[in-house]
Amino acid sequence: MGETVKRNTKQKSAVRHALSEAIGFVSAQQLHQVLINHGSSVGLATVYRALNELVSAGEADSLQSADGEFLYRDCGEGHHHHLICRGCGQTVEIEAEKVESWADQVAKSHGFSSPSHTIDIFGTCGSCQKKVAK
Amino acid sequence: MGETVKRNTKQKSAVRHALSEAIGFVSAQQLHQVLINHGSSVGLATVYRALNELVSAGEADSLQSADGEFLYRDCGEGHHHHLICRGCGQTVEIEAEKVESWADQVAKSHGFSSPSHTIDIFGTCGSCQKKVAK
DNA sequence: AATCTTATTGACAATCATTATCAGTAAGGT
DNA sequence: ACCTTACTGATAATGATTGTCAATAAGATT
Repeated sequence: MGETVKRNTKQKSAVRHALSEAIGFVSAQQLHQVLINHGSSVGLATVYRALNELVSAGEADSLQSADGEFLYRDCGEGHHHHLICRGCGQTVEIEAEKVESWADQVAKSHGFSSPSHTIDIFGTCGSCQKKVAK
Repeated sequence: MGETVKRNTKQKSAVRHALSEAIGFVSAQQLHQVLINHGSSVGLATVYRALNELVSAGEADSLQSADGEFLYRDCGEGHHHHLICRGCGQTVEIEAEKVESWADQVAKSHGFSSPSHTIDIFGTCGSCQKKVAK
């Protein structure tokens, strides 16, 4: 049925590239700013569209920040999770095979199909702990 | 320093009660509707305030739906996680002691303090699988 | 290289959940 | 009964995300 052929555009590559250069998670708005500052003139809506495409293509990760904003991250290889600093946003990639399979197990044992999950750990990193201590 | 004394009001109890009667997760907006329909005249802003208070007091759980909306749930006893149906929203409570300690371990081993986490499993429940199959 | 089809873009409007504002109300201590 | 001030409600403001639609440009075809 509705098989629409995807096209490669300058805008998509620009977003893809900007995302790959970003450190840690970035919001669509931030990414848009970066692109604008670098001379590009991509529209904000386009950045959103490109990011959602990347996510459904498995080329990017997305998660929601504590205040409900969607954040994106480049993600070439397999599925993984993150340890995120509440202070500075620094992120550490985490392997969680056991937890992965645990999640799938739980879903199946309750008769739920096509399981997916949200597993993120938040904390305060070393340098931010020092800052807080004035 | 700024120790503000909390007061018990009709509105807060109303929200607390409505939340305790709700099945599964509810949004602040839904809860507000329920209260209105039952004759109460609580303001929407007050529902938000009450819910956030309940969460920080540990009396309620909160999580974000896939589209970024905040959902709340009554939660008297300890910390736990949820298996949520993408179709009908039905939720199953999950014990996850091992995963809990795993998360804390990971955080500590990376020098992160006061760890918290987000662990939710999404899937399609039995009855919703039938519906999809037309 | 010229042409055609239609996916994609960009500018802006529209949504919609959540938060801020602020004058009026009511806990709860005295 | 009286004060202090936390709390409320109505509404405006915010801000991220999505919808709209005419104009543009991939990329296949000639």
